[in-house]
Amino acid sequence: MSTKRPSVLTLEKYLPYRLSVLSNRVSDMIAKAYKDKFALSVTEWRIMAVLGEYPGSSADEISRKTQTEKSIISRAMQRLLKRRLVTRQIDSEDRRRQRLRLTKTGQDIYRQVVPISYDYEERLLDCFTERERANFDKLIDKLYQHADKID
Amino acid sequence: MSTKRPSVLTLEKYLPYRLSVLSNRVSDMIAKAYKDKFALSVTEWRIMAVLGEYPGSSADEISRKTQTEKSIISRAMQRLLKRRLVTRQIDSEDRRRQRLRLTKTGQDIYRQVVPISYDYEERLLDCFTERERANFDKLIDKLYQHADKID
DNA sequence: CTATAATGGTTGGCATTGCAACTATTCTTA
DNA sequence: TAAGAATAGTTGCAATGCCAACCATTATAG
Repeated sequence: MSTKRPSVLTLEKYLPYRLSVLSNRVSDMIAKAYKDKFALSVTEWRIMAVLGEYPGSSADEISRKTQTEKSIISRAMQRLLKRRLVTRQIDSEDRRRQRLRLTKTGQDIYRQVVPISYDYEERLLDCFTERERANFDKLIDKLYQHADKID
Repeated sequence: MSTKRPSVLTLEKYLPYRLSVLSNRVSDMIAKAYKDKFALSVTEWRIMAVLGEYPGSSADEISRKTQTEKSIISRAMQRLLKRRLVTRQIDSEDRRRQRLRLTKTGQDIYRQVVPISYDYEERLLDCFTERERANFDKLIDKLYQHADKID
């Protein structure tokens, strides 16, 4: 096993860098679509996505599910509450916790955004064959798991 | 070709989301290493990486190579100049442009950071076989190219 | 040539982020 | 059951990012 270690680092060939640029590109593209049509930030949309799947989640659960700082969730949530896309109700079992739900309007928007999101994913992945797609998925997952364990 | 379109979106299965979380995880991990040892931000390090490979680049070239807003480059550059990791000299051919170079100290740090960066890349990728690694590389590139063309 | 456009780079303002401190409530345990 | 730890959520502050406006210089076109 030859351990070649160049003394120069070329960003374009450096995986973490490429991952970052790719991810930003993709996020920006999709974020723009949400923003233009529904005035939703990525965080706001992610919150709605969690609530669409798990109504009654707490902010903390959303924070963990979206891997997002709880302060960021808190502020994004305030915007969603102000726009009445989400309601909150204090959990009677544990009065620290709030149970959050999409309102009727929130659900309407949710139902509109979901197919748009899938469209983007589809358009993004249509450069892959089915095989490549499955492969990519698997590799991303593997890396995803692994990256957690490094520290 | 069955076009199944679920009416619910699960973030953990949504590729743009997973890409984003993975990328953040990786970036944060590496950023922390630069920051702790050399007090360099990601942007600052990227600038140095470009200058290590292409001494005499202009801020604009760096901006394009790193895919980073020029205002961000400008401010990060100011920090590097203040710390004397980089020098600038006005291009005599075109007096709008500045030719930027790593100083001796800048080169020292550069030479220390490069192997650390490769270590992280290595550690990240050691969950892959050689085959998977090459494959992942290819797929990322393909997607990278493709994502550009969508808009 | 001169007026206008384009380019390289900086700056100001505003929103977003990340961290830590803080409040309120619940859990633990002695 | 009282004291301290843990947890849910909010807020303040400093740092960062993003956009647009701006200055200086160079290129272009009439």
